[in-house]
Parts: sequence; C-alpha cells; structure tokens
Amino acid sequence: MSRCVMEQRPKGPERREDALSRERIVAAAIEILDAEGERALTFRALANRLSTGSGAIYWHVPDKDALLSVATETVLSGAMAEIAGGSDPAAALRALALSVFDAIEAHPWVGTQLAREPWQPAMVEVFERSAAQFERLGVSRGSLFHCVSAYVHYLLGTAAQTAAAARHKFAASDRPAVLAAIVERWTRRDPAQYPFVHRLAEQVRTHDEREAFLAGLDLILAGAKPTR
Amino acid sequence: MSRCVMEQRPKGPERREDALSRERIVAAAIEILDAEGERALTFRALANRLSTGSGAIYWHVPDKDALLSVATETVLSGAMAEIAGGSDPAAALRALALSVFDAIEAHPWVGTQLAREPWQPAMVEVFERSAAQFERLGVSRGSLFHCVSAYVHYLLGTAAQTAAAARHKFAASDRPAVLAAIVERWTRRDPAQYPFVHRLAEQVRTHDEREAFLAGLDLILAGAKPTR
DNA sequence: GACATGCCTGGAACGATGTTCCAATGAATT
DNA sequence: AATTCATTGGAACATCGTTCCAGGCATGTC
Repeated sequence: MSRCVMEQRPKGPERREDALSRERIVAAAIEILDAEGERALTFRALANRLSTGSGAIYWHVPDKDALLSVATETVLSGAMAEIAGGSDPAAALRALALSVFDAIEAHPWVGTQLAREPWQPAMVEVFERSAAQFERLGVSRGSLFHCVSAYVHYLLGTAAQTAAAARHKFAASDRPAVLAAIVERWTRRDPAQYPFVHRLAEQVRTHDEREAFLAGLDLILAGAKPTR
Repeated sequence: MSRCVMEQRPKGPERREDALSRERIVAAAIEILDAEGERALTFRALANRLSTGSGAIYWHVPDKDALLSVATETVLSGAMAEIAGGSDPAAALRALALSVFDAIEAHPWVGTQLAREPWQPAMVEVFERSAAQFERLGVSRGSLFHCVSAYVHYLLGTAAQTAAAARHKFAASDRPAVLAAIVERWTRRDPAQYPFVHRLAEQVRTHDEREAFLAGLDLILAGAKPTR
C-alpha cells in the first residue's frame, strides 16, 4: 500500500509510473468497456493494456464481478455527484433519474451490470434520495415503498433496454440500420394481427429516447401525486 | 457444413422415439435452467442429459444465445396463452403484466434473458396487447407510445430485479437469510445519512413482491388514465 | 554492507466453456 | 446392393476466469 503514495518522489519518469493500483486497473477497465464493449473486457486484455500479467491484477481485485462492480460504482457515483438539489421534488426526481439515464447512455455496460446486480451502493443512494423526494411530494408512508420501488424498477428497465440497444449498435455499427432491422422484424408480422406494433414502429424509428424516458417517468410521478 | 434450419421433416415415417429435435433440446434446457440455475446450462450438461454429444445439439440449434431465446419464448408464449380477456382495460393490463411476472418468478432465468435481449417475439406480443388496452383506456395516440414504453420498461425492470434476487437465492438457498444479509448491508450505512433506507429496509424484509409489483403498476396506470 | 522479510509482479498452468470439425451411422432412395 | 445424405457422438480448438509460483524490489535488522 505504501507503493501508491507518489508524493514521496517529487517527480520522475525514472520511477515506474505504471505502478499498479486498484484505481488504475478500474480506469483501464472502464476505458476498454467504453471503447470496445463488454465482451472485450478480459483479464488478458486488461493485463495487456496495463503491461503486466493477470496475476498482478488479481492482487488488487478479487475477481471479475468485483471489478465490474467497482467500475459501475465509479461511473454512477460520479454521475450522481453532479445533480442539483433544492428545486421542487418532482424536478429533483427527474434530475436524479436523468443523471442515471445519461450515465447509462454514455456507458451502456453500466446498464447491463445494473440489470444483473441491482443493489450496488450507488443504487442504494438512488433509493435513499428518491424516497426523500417522494416524501416531499406528499406520498404517504404506506405507499412510499411502492413509489420508490416503481421508480427504481422503471430505472432498471430503462437500463436494460439501453444496454441491449447499445449491444446491437456495436454489432452493426450504424444506428439507423439497426433500428430499421428491428422495425422490419416487427413489421414482418401480419399487420392485421399486430396493428399497434405497426403504428408504433414508425414512432420507434424516430423517437428520442431521453424524451421518452422522461415522459414515462412523468407517468409514474403523476400516478404518485394523489398520495393514494 | 450443415446448418440449422427450421425446415420440414420428411413427413410420414418417424425416427427413433429418442430422436433429437429442437423441441426436445429446448425442453431439456428448460429443465436444467429451472432445476439447477442459469450457470448449470452448458452444452456438455445438455448433451449429457440427452445422452448425446455437443455436435448433435448444434445441428438443431445455431448457438447458445438462440437456445436461450427459444427457451424464453417457449415459457413466455405459454404464459400468455392463459390470460383471460374481455374485462376492462386496466384489469387486462394487470392480467397481462401478472402473467409475465408469474412466468419470471417461476423461471427466473427468463428475467435475465429478457433484460439482456428484450425484443423477443413474446415481448412484441406484450407490446401489441398492452397498446390495445391502453387505447381502450382512453390514452391519446400521441402519448400511447410513452405509456406502452413505460409499461414495458417497468416490466423489464421487474424482470431484472426478480432474476437477480433468484440468483442470490441460489447462492445461499434460504430466502430470509439472504434478505437479512441485504438489509444488513444497507443498514450498515450511517443511519443518520440514510434514514429512508433504514425505514424501508423493514418493509423490504416482509414485503410481498407480487403485491408490490401490482401497486407499482397501478401507479403507471393511474398516471396514464388522464389521457394527458 | 549483507541478510532476511514481505508486498508486489509477471506469466505459466489449470479447468471449464462455446464452438467447430469430422468420422461413423443408418434410413431412404436409386 | 449401392449410394446418398441427414444425423449423430465425441475429439479437438481457442478463449476465458482463475490459481499458482518463482522471482523482483523495497525496506528493516544485524
């Protein structure tokens, strides 16, 4: 652990600046995940990027699950540090959800990880903050849990959806073509049997996900307001 | 060189009764998934259960993703065949969501698969049916997409959550202990900083997931009703 | 200065997995 | 009877997460 303290040396490329540390490993992992996708994060690729061996990484990180967990936590807590407070409860709930949404859109693998292991520390933070805002909104104690639960589930669902979309984006890297392919697969079904799918397909093709996310969120907030 | 196609089998004469088929393979896969969890489904275990080799399976199924996809589809379409229609729209939306929820609770791996690959054919079915009900509910065309989207996202979030809970249940196979462990991890945080988490922790410990799911769903339905 | 200690490193090795390849089988057709 | 070809079973391959271990390099002790 004394190895991590760098102020001991005033300056110097002479000392190996590539000293391994948990943070450097996590940072490298995030870089790989962002640049090449989830499948590209292997301990070999990670060791290669850090110019070391797999064993060295295992000294700082217990296993791959923990690595992904810490990476997720790093991104999410960073995102949540920036949200503004003080406004009215509904706006705060929107801001909180949006910060998570934006983080997932910027780092889709966070969505995958969140869907797989929902109770990360950052998610507990979301739980706590949203509960406070729902209470300020006037939700009774009895239904507070249900409101927060719906809020979090909606967030998780969006996370999964966004991550899945990004996965397909990686496979065939231009977005309109992918959307068109999905719509085509939908519309291949008999239009008579699936009228709504056909009608909504056009909307899917042109829809703004961020706006749709907010609209869906407002649905929940509208339902919560009556303090039922 | 041979690839899996869904083509016709030569009609009249039947093969050995233990002949491999896509359905038999999928059925065996579902059995393994239900009995031993997602991690236990390997092509070797599958081949072993079917008393054959991995290569024989690959003749009927392109790869593991497709196998999981078909298994998910099998369970979901089976679940959706049983829902009753004809009642009022809100009740129909609850019934539809509940059938998916129950299927996921009975086969948690379906939740994992749904979070990873949301647009299974059965999910398009959910999309279609729920859109029809939302329209009967009086939702305007403009907000129909947002309502359905919120509905589906909530469903996906619940799927991920339920699947994750089941995964932990597998690890330490008695449920109260797992819940207690989660709550303990929550409450280890400073109570002063996380008052709501502490208050809600008790509710988590005793809550009925099915009821909570329905309550959250009603939140969305309540928000949708004003035809905003 | 020489030695011992313990954190840290690098890479070889292990077991398991998804997938491919191919020789063998046997029913259907000629 | 010969041939064809869908189907089978399992060996082989590449890759993954993980473990193991033989060293380095800094520090503390004589």
